[in-house]
Amino acid sequence: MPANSLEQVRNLCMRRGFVFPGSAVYGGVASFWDYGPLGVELLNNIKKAWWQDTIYTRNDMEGLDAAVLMSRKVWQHSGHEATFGDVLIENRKNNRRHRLDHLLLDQDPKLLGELLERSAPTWDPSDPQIDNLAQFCGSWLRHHDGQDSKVGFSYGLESIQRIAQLIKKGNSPVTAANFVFLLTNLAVRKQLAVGVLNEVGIIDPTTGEVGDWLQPRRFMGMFVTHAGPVQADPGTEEELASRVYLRPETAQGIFMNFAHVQRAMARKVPFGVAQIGKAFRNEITPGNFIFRTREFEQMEIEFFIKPPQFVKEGEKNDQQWHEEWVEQRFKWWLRYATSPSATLEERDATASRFRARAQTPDELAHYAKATTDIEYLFPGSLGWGEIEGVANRTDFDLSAHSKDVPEEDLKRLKLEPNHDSTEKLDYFDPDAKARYIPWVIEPSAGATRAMLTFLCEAYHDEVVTEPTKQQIDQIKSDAAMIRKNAEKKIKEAQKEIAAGREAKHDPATVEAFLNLLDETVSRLPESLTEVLTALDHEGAQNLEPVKKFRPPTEKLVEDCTRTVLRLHPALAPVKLAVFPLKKNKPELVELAQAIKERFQRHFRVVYDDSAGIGRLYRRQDEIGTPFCITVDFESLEDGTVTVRERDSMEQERVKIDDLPAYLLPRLQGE
RNA sequence: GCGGGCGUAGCUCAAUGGCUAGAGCAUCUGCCUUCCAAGCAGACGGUUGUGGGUUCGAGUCCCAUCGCCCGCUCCA
Repeated sequence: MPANSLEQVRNLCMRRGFVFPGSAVYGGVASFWDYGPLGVELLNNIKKAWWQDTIYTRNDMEGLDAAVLMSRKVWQHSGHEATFGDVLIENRKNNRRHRLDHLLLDQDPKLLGELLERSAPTWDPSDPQIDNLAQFCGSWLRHHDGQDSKVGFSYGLESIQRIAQLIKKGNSPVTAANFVFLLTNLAVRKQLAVGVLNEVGIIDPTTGEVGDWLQPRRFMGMFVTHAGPVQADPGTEEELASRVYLRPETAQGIFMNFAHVQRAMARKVPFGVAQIGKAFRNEITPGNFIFRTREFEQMEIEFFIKPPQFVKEGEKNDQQWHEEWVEQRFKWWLRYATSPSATLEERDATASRFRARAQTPDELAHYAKATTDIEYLFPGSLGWGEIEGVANRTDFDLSAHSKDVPEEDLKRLKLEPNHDSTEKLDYFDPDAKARYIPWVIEPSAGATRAMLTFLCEAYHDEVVTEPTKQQIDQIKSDAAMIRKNAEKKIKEAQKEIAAGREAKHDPATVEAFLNLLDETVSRLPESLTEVLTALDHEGAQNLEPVKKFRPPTEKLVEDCTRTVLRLHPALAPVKLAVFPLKKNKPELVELAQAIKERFQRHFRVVYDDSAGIGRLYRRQDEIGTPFCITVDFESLEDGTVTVRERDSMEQERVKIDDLPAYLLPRLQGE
């Protein structure tokens, strides 16, 4: 059985050097994780497997590694700047979030004037944004009234009040959009009090009623930085001129290079470009270990295909390409989630934890016609989580970045003409004898999520030494004692509740715990580890006998079980471990080290002699090392060693000279 | 960001507001012909997440802050 909680995997990762909390020396920083010695091996192996499977073993793919930082225009035209940088406001009545600017534009303009008028007295004059607003108001007034610039530019509530009055009269000197922009900015700087916002009665368009609004906040999905060492004030022209974003997806780097790759490699559509790289998103709610982080790694393919109108009979259209990619990618996940030693039942069980799910129309991103998510059933409360999205992005992106796109296409894609672009990202199809902007299918996987997926699926706590009858009886009698005590507590709690007082225990959860405990205890010995997890049930909290019962059970579980990562050998961070049976015999040590050195150029192999042989095996099991080699006294005589396989724990005597032929196919998962 | 829980050695956990904060495991150093945890001896390891406060005295009580976990949001 794979991991039954993320906590187990998290623990193993931190203990054995897969993942460490970022900036730990300074107390850590949320959502950033460092990949340790084994983590980087695992992650590299995942990326290598993906790269080989998507590029080397196909005839229609090329690789790319584009810069993380790109022109800000990329993100303006891709639509990310608009959709990733919203000021949102939440309605407490129905917990719905709205973009503040959209919400304000929906309101009666008179209400905006009132909002301005009422909130003005609460402003902090030292905030530069207020000064900014005053200046804008001044210049607008000057425009409107033809007043002398001197008056208008000076800071003062008068000009703002006057603007507010004009707006209320329906005689606004500014466009609603300009005004909303300023209000939005004020709101972000907490200069638009929630009280005032609620006083004027902002209407929630979803209900048509006045909402109960929380303080608006900016949710900037993209990380902002600046190309150039000069720092400028946020929002100023100078700042905007040097502003660049850390990419929220690697895909745009591929779109930027579509024509380069096509020309340089003389490719004909259909062909694809693959890229692995870091991406950054200022997630509203990061969490669940490395599942949702603000810095993560993507493995993305943009597969360029003919637009539907050029598809000939017998050729795949966009839907068919989409389906094929979903199928290809789904197979890939199953392949690496399964250990070659898995039984048919185990393979079925693994397959049942993966699914492909078509997104509903309201889930779709702004660029997608259709998206199928590949999801994995993560342990515990995380549940089904997306590990890859296969999207049909049509010609949205290439058109968005192209100049001179025909009007009807812009209309279809809901795009504005691009006057910044210097190129049209189209392609002359010699076969169709036509020039077109290709469509694209995008299988986009999370590399760091893949790591978590494979770890969860590979994690196994196995009972390897059966506990004695005496030990099992002990557990049974302890469990009976727990039940006796807990039932007493339940009765007490029921009395308290009947008397209208607060009870220490919730009878229903305690009862649930007892049932779980009984059920697991009844299936001993194979349910040994489950008995231990049952003790973590919330109904087990504050029960004295549980506290007593826990340590000996923990000890027993530790003694009788091994933790093994049944990783696909291609992914295993360490492929081979070599031990001398006795570390105080120099001949054994020397031979073992020589074997280690023989393989170390080809894959990651470790030498270890710092514990007894049993412990050395368990250490390697825990990190998923597929094979261990032990050098013993016999080895010195006949040149054979013991090869021990991880999953079956079976041992085979192999000649040292035959090791490469023995190991290589097995390490490839054959 | 809001609500709930947690934070003591590398890990798992002890310590009625009261002596120099303990134990097991792990790690390291010796000794040992032990192939699936556990042989023996010794050593290392802590400003109790951080910063304030209450107190004669704080790991323990209060406040703030940071981090993690669980819910609400999402999408690789």
